Amino acid sequence: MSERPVIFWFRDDLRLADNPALAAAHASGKQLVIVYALDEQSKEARALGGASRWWLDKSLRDLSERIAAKGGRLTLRRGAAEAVVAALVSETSAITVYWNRRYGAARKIDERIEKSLKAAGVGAESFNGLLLAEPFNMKTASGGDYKVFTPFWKALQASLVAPEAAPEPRSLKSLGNVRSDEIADWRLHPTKPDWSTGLADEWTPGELGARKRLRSFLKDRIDGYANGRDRPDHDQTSRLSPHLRFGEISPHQVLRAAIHAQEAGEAPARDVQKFLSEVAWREFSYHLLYHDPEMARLSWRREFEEVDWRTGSKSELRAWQRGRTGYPIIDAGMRQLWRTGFMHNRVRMIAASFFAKDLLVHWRQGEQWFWDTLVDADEANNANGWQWTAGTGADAAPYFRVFNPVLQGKKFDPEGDYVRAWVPELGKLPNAWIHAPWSAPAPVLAQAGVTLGDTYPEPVVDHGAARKRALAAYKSSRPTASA
DNA sequence: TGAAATGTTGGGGCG
DNA sequence: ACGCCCCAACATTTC
Repeated sequence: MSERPVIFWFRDDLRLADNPALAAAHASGKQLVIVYALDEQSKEARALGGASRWWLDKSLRDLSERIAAKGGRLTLRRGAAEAVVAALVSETSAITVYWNRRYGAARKIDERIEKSLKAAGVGAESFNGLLLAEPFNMKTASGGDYKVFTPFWKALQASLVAPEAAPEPRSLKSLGNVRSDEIADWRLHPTKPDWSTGLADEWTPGELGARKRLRSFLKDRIDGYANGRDRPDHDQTSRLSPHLRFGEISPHQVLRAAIHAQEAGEAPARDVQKFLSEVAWREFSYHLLYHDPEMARLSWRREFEEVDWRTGSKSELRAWQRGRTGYPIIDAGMRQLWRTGFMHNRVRMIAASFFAKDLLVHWRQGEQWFWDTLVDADEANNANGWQWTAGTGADAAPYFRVFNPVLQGKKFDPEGDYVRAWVPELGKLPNAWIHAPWSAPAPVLAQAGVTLGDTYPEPVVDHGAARKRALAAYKSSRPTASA
């Protein structure tokens, strides 16, 4: 009779390297039950969007192969996490369950599981595998929670220790005869239609794809990042976000590699520091989410729930979703999203501002669309990004800051390359009008083969008028404004 | 990690 | 030469 095994439970940490909970489970010397649970039942678990399901499918298949190559086996189970873990403990007589901690609404699930495990005399060991600094360890001098990014970032930098990477197990010995679902049965990959070809062209989900992306970023694209990151017509962002989202790479791995590149003189300090501050925005988002688990649904500053948000007409919402607003920079971004599961960060801000301000529809509906379509949809980052732009979040843009899609386009896509890449019907329009086709003289439009309202839409709203409408609506929601 | 409205300044045209 | 006006350029304020 073999001794009792331990369970390692994969969640948003789909990697073998620098995985503290996995390393600890492995170090126990016991046989492993390595499980991923697809939880579509727990009330705290938000259903994955389509793009995320596609990514998860690829990442799990890759992970499963990597585990098999080390002699182990990945067990797949579907159901409420609490029930899955309880069943596995019962089936295998496991003595301990290991996992890396979560910080959003799902941590309630983990608390329940930990409690019931301990009540049953089973060990529950949790670790930090997702963040540079866990929210409960970050307090201001006066003992409060950070609400402003810059002091948060300073405190984070002061406290940063890049611990040695948790060792990747050389081999994995799994307990035999543990039933597993077939991943194909989970139907994570889209069918009828399969819209994922644009995603497959763009991405390599999995731990090795993540490391490759990090390496190539630090080698080829970080030089000039501090300014270049704002240019959607350049490809200078790291594109690590989906890999971080699924934990295929850890923020510590990113931190160590970036610092190493800086110290080796391979990357300018200014660019490295700017990049790390973006990683820190992810940390800040988790910090905020931890202290407000409803952040994905309710304005962090609750008074903005009182804004007289419009419902938005079906055609208006559809125009935004599918990139037919008549504002080229927004349409380019929304089409990039639809096709590749990604949108350049600068354009996310412009498109989100247009949704929450110009269309004046509650930001949560825009957040939901991004949730469904982004491969990097992350409960903390997505909510915080939307709330930042909508002006409802912590340390957010002030409500009266309204992006002008024409000016933003001219400033950050001056040659119109980004627009032409995603809105080919405007391809022949000269630079002077590429961001505002409606202002082009009729002969110019004719020459470019553009017929407004036919080959390319008229603007769904007039930005000047929409801006005024938004300012009035936001202003009237502020408690101080009515006095 | 804005933009628009409003205010100020100063050069140049012109009577 | 002088004052007046115009208006671009820049600065400040407001949303």
